[in-house]
Amino acid sequence: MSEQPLTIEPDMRDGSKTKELIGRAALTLFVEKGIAETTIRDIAREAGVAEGAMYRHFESKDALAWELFSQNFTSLALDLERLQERHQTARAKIEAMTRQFYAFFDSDPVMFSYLLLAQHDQFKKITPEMPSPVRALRQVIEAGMARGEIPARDPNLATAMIMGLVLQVATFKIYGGIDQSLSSLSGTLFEACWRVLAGVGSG
Amino acid sequence: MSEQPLTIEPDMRDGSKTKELIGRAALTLFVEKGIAETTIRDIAREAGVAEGAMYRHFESKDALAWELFSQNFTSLALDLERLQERHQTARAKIEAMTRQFYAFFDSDPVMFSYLLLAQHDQFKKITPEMPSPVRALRQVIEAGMARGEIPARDPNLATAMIMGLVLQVATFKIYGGIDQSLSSLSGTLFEACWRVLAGVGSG
Amino acid sequence: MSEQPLTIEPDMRDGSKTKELIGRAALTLFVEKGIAETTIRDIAREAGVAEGAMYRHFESKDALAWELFSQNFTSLALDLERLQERHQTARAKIEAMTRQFYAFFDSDPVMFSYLLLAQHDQFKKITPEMPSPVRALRQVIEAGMARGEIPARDPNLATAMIMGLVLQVATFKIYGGIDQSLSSLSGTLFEACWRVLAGVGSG
Amino acid sequence: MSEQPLTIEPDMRDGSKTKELIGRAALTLFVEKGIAETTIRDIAREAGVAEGAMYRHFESKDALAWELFSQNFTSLALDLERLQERHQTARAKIEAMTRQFYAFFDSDPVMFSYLLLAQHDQFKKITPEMPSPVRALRQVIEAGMARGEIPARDPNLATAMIMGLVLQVATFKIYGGIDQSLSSLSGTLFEACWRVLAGVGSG
DNA sequence: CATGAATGAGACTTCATTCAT
DNA sequence: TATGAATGAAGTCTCATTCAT
Repeated sequence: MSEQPLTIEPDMRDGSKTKELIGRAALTLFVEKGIAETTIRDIAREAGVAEGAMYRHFESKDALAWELFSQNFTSLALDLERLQERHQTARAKIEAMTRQFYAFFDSDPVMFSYLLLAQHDQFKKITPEMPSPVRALRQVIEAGMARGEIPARDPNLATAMIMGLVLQVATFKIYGGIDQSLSSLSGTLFEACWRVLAGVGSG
Repeated sequence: MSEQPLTIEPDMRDGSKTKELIGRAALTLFVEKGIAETTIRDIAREAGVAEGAMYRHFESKDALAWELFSQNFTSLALDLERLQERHQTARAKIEAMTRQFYAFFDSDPVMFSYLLLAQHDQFKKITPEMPSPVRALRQVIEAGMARGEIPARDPNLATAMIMGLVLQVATFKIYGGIDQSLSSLSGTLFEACWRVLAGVGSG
Repeated sequence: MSEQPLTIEPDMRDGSKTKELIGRAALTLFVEKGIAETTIRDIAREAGVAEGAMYRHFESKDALAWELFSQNFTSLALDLERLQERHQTARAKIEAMTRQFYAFFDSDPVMFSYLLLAQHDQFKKITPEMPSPVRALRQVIEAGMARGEIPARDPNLATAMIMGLVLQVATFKIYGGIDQSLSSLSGTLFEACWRVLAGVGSG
Repeated sequence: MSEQPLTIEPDMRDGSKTKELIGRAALTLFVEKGIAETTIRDIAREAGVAEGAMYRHFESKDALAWELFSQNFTSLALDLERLQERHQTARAKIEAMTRQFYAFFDSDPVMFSYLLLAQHDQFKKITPEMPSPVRALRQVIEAGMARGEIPARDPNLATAMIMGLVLQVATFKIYGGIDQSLSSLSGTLFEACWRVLAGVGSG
């Protein structure tokens, strides 16, 4: 927070502010009603701008949805990748990643929901070149198996299970089944993850 | 198809072949492209019927999507409920449910995908009165905690973790990350679930 | 004219009739106001159908404009080509073509106007493979020069001049400067054309 | 540029360089893509100015298109009128006008194309009071008929034919069918014109 | 019951024009 | 004067739904 302008002009001829306004309005509505069910008019009204305003900042509604998704998806992935590099053991890496994941959720639940719920429209646009939280996790798990820290098994299966543990709790949080902040559950979740990874046989 | 008649085909108790055709066509396209992105014309073409034919069997596109969802969601929930009644311990109940869940997936992956991916449009229409797989699982877990078979903790959190383990593996299967049938992984998954449930402290 | 239906149903579930209705309405308005200035709503109102009706018969407004242009442009060219084959001398060919040209005008002045006035949108879409009235005329002129019937000169220039004579009179007719039917002027025009072609030197 | 200052540049008697830039940019794009297909943004980009700049110099896009058309249309008409006054016989007048016409074309083909191709948008705005090249020519022809220099016939028809000869060659030049400069063809064209006018009977 | 042309509301998008800076 | 973000009317097109056949 910096000093606030005394009056907020509705038409400030600025641009970047408007883009942010539109992006946040869209995000909120996309999560609330779904992308297809949200109209440009909805977004404009929510953002408090004219219907055509969006098109100065985004190519199209699809481009808006994709920019919202890809930028945050990528940035979360990069955060996780950078984070795990700062730790030695798989255990420490995964613990840190879990904590970071939930910190991200708590800091912007709406954005997290969007990443979580965005389905067809966005997931199929992900290219293999893009950084991905899933890949980050799998690499940590694979390295842990290589080092003997984690019993060897199908790394995809292990990754799926860990992702499931962590994400579904977030999903429950979104749908109202959980009251505490996810950050406060981070330790519990990590323990569960580690128990799944550590005690294994076949897979 | 296994020995158990999982309700996987669009319901056709009225004996209409056309209704079945339309339901299956819609299901396929909904999963492939999303509900909003699938048009009545798409469905008609896929089903090999005229554009107006759907309205003889379903009230509307929304009703079609909802019938597809609710009937199978409910029927899966009832299957799981009935199944757990046939077992005594929480451990046996959960093991059976996991097996059933994955058998359902293997017998009709498209329908399972639909239930899994249907988001805004369908999930918010679920009423508390409707049978639900999640509730079935939570009741089993709660009972297990009451009996001292499972260490006590927040049942919602425990339910979320178990659901996550099971569902995310199915999701990976859908998106191509896993080759084996889920039924063949059922044992492994159950072990992981039980490890998560059994070894606990706080929560 | 055949027997007329006693009542004209506005919604006759027929199709080809509607397509014709829309095409003629569009043609009229395109000539009257220009393509860009004519809206889909204008066309629908003029044709007496709903706004969306056009899209069952034409891909888009552009496709409608192009179909109207190309089909008639091509068919005029083919008429002229077939016609000239039935005559021996360049003189007879050109006389017949002029007469045919003006007969076409008189039989459907609106369509002729459309072909004449359609500019940017349509002319640049003409491919070299398409039959063309201009090319038909040029070939006749070139053959006439080859046979020594017409003094040799730049065939493009000669073609341009003949086209100009014939077309500009049609243009004047459209804009109201000429009262008689063009068919009745066909002989006069042919004489002028022949005078231009015959008495020459350099070019 | 020849010795005669044909008014070919967008008028800038107010001395504004920006106005000239905008006018020329608009002219180029109007000819290239058509008026309706050219946006203010296109013009601004081509002229290297801001989107709103046009409105300092022209009332609207329509006013810009009209100013471009009417000023040059009028000025061409006045040039032709003044020119014919300097000659005695119809023959000499028409020869001079033809030469002038093509000199105008060669000095600014883009502007000429604009005058030639501008259709609906501009032609219907021409008022009878405005000087017009067509009227100038018709008056010369009518006078020539009155003096017995040209055989009597429908002056409109004669005017149409002469206009056609001259204009269609210019059109071919624009569309790439003719290589030489039009000025170099002026003599040939005049001969053709005169042959059409002189050798006549009915009409 | 089936067909598929027609309907028409409403979505996305464009773009001429305005106006605070 | 110049700038260019913002406006909002209007245009093209889509598509769920209806209904004559």
